[in-house]
Amino acid sequence: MADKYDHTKIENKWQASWLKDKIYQASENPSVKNKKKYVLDMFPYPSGSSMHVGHLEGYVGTDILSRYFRMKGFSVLHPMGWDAFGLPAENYAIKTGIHPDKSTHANINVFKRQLDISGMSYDWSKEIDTSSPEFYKWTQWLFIQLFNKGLAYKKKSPVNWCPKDETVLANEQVIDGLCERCDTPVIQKELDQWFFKITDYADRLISGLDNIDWLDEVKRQQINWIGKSEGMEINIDGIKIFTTRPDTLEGATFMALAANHPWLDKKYEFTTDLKNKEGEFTGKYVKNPLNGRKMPVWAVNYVDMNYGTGAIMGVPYLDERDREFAEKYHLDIVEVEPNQKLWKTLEEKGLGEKKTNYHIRDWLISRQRYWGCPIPMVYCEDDGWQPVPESDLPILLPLDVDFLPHGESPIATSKTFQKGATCPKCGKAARREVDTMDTYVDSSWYFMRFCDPKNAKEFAAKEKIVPVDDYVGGGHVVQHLLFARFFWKALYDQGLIDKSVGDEPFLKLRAPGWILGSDSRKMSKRWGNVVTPDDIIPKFGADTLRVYEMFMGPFDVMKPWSTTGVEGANRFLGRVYRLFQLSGISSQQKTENPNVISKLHQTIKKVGEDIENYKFNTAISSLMELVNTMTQDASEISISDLKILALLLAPFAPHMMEEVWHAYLHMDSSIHTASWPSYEAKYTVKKESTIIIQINGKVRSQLVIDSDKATDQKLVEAKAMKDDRTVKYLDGVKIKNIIFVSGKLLNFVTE
RNA sequence: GGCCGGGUGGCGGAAUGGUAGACGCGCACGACUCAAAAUCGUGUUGGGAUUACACCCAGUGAGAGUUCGACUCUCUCCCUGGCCACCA
Repeated sequence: MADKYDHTKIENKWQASWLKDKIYQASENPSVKNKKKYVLDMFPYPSGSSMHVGHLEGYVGTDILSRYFRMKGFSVLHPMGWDAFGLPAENYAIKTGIHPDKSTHANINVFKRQLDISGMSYDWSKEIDTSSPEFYKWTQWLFIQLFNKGLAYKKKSPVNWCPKDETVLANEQVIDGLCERCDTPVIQKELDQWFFKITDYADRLISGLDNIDWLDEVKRQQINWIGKSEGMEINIDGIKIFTTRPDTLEGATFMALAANHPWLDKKYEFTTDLKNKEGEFTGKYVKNPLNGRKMPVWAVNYVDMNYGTGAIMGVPYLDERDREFAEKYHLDIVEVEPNQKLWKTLEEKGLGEKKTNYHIRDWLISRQRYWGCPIPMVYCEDDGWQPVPESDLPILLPLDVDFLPHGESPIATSKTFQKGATCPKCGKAARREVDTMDTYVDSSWYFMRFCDPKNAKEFAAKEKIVPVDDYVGGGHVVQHLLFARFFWKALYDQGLIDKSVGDEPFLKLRAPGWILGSDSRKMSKRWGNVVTPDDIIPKFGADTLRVYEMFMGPFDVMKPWSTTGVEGANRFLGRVYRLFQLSGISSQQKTENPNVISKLHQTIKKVGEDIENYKFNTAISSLMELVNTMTQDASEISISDLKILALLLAPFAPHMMEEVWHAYLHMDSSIHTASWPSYEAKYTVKKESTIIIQINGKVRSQLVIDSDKATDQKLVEAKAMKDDRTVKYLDGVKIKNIIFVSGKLLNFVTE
């Protein structure tokens, strides 16, 4: 009786061996430069709750892709790192007193261990950690580059303020007027804040999407977020409005102004419940420039001061929102038809001018928080805000701080942070910025650092920075993608990125679908349906987990976890292992069975194509078919064909294939450094073809003919006419037409 | 309200104009076993028909259309998921 496969022992053995032999380190050899692949996962935030199997799905996908590309001879850059700054670690520190640096690194160790036991082929020599001074030195340096080009600026601005977290929130972090994290109602507060001028890039962030391989859905989200709309600014009796429909001006019967519009004499207070339109008549009227109609001016809750001019014309006949408002307050509704000529007329009369508005705002990056990258600026009474000299970088995050929120950055409580701060221009004492940067800044350039992670002189050498070929991560990360694309474009424009690599950072983007609990609910502690790699690997092994996750269904769709499904994947690998054990005993020189040979070549073709297209589920099912075919005649299978099977399975089940590669196929070097097998087209076609015979589109019979004859219509027709089952249907009817699909199908159309 | 998906056996899914249900799960029966587990084999869309096989009909949310032929393309409708949202 052959040995049973001891997954724990074998997986540990090979993981140690791979690490020792450094087989996953990307080649630095410049001769392979034109054959490189950069395969990247969105790096994780190392949260306190460990990874679950859902997080792993994308990582397994990119790991398979990386292993496949390596075997195809590419120099593969496949690194991993940590988006280590962030609010949860700081909140945890407030609660427990444990320093964020300590808890974050404990979490990183958990994540890293989980990735390692899953058999990931990361090149850990390139690991990065955004909270390390070696990394954030360059985050600060990049901030200064943006500042020097006028792309970073400070301004007083009303910001969303969460009274509980005592911090500023980005627009995106406010959900229905509540703080994204703690559901506290958000209030407005005036603060001096740093912004990045992403609006300068709004148009290019749209047009750049044309040239990259992303799902349309994700592109659409980017476009919606930027929210470009072309319209007209019209001066109505002293009030400037923005509209995309100047052609409906004749139907305007009232004016609607944001509650805090400067034209208003007083501030109006309305409910923030936007489902309920609210307004108040100001007592004043303006004249419709087109027809002289007297239009009452209302202050309303459904117009936003931050968009357009903060004022609109109310056209209740044609706009649903205006209609709703007009009906509530009994305002006039007049029937009009849109008049496209008005675009021109208004412009000619000097009443309006064409204008493009964007929904996207400049990116507010200041955070009154501790656990983030310090902003490398000092304020001088005489010279204003100045960047610190490059030689002073990094500005270290001080350790002597009080974490408890006091309405300003905890860094302000440090006794050491301000020491020796001087103005680089005049040398006088200056005050350091105590805010930190939004963590999205870190993740906007980390993928560049991976190209040259140890560089102590530059953020990354220009000649080493390349765009990501395959980027995989959550599809709902609109902002991260926008911010990262903005960074890349800005640095590209400054000549910090080589022109030849283009101005888009992520050439291909794919998002894994959620893995739901076995109850079809989102995995969460609340439902008790969370499955982690630590639940599965000790029992079934990493290879089983990997094969199952990839086999569950299409990569990009939601799918529920199934314990029996895991067992099925485990059974499949058991059959594979026994096949190698069995065949290892009776070694054939050459596989003779033509069915096996053609199946083998078809599978080589299909698995390669499927991997490149992220169709891992069908790649595995075709491998299952191959294994089933081979198992039927296991004693006839040659060693060289078994090697091919091992190579095809190696990206999916790297440990078991490494084991059989050595133990049963007697190879010396790692299977993961071997070459991907090639197929011969002549073997992928079967010797015999099955021709479907249809009568009026209904399948009535089938013929098995030598493939080289199956393309001959006359011959196929003649054979079909003699076929008993066909004859039965053609007896006594007139054939009107015959459709022939070469090598596949013959359809008799009768009257 | 806007944008984007999805609807196929008991279940996850396969098939992007040419034999619907590959592959896997589950289930049933059989082999091995004292027995069980593991493993192997057979069957498994529904209905009809047959001692049995061959066979026949229906069938991919509903309805229409295009086509020799539609899960696949077009239109209408129903259901369902996601993202954004008073964007003027």
